[in-house]
Amino acid sequence: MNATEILKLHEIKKTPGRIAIINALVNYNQPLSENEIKAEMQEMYDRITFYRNVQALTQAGIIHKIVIDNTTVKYGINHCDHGHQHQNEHAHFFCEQCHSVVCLEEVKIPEYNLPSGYKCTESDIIIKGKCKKCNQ
Amino acid sequence: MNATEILKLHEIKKTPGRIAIINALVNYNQPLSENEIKAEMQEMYDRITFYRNVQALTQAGIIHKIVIDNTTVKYGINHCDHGHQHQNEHAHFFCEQCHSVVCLEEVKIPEYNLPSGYKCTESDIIIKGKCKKCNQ
DNA sequence: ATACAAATGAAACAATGTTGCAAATATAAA
DNA sequence: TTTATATTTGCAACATTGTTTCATTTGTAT
Repeated sequence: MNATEILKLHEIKKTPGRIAIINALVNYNQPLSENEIKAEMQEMYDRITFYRNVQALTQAGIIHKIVIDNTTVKYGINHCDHGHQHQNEHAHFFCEQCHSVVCLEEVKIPEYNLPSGYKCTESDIIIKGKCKKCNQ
Repeated sequence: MNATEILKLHEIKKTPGRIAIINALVNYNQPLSENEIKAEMQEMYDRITFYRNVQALTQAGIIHKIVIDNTTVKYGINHCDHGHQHQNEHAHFFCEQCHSVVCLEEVKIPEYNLPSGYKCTESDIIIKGKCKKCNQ
């Protein structure tokens, strides 16, 4: 499924900026940072538009934001893309050497045993270490 | 154990700024943001010094940084404070209503089953929802 | 082709965090 | 208690990340 089809499926407007973001994520096949996406977009990149498109794509359920720490954010494409908001909840891996991020689809977010009175609506797992490539 | 004793135990210099940060965290008995600590420190607060003291206290193993998302950071005091770097690994809870953070000492960080080739050095769990007080 | 809502891009702002450097201070030793 | 020295402080300046307002442009359904 290409960018145009993804945008149509999720009923948001097809614009060059959105297509470029989706294409970057699909082509690299892994979550990317703003700067990595910017590099792909070249002169078409505009910071304000980028942030707004990231919001729009996130709301539409096309991408998800991955916060590694307060200064590192990546964006990943959603694979379970039939329908909206279907966050297929998984852990994320961050390589401290090459700074790549991998969606660990097989590492699901568990139900935690919270102290009584606490209600969970969402949870995030960030696993940091050395990725496959960097371990070779 | 008071701030002076904590600083001496961890062998870093006793300064008014460090004492104030430790006292704020101990008195509130929960992780606080920069602004919450700033409010406690009043006119003694200086941004640059604050950031440097946070670094020093973190390195000394006295406090730990809790990144809720890219715009929300809290600092919590370490309870297992005999010795350095003894990060007692636990999950953190963030209340989306009152924005308080709770160290869930009883929710331990598990060993994850990573794909072969991946090595983990550290992992973070942030659980978001509604805390005990806000659920009443 | 056109109408209208939505998206864009510029300027300006806000929050968070860092670095270099001179002055001030904490602490150990005399 | 005084002194010596390494550490810490606070200022100025900067870097990065993200948001808001508003006029202009563009996407898309009719």
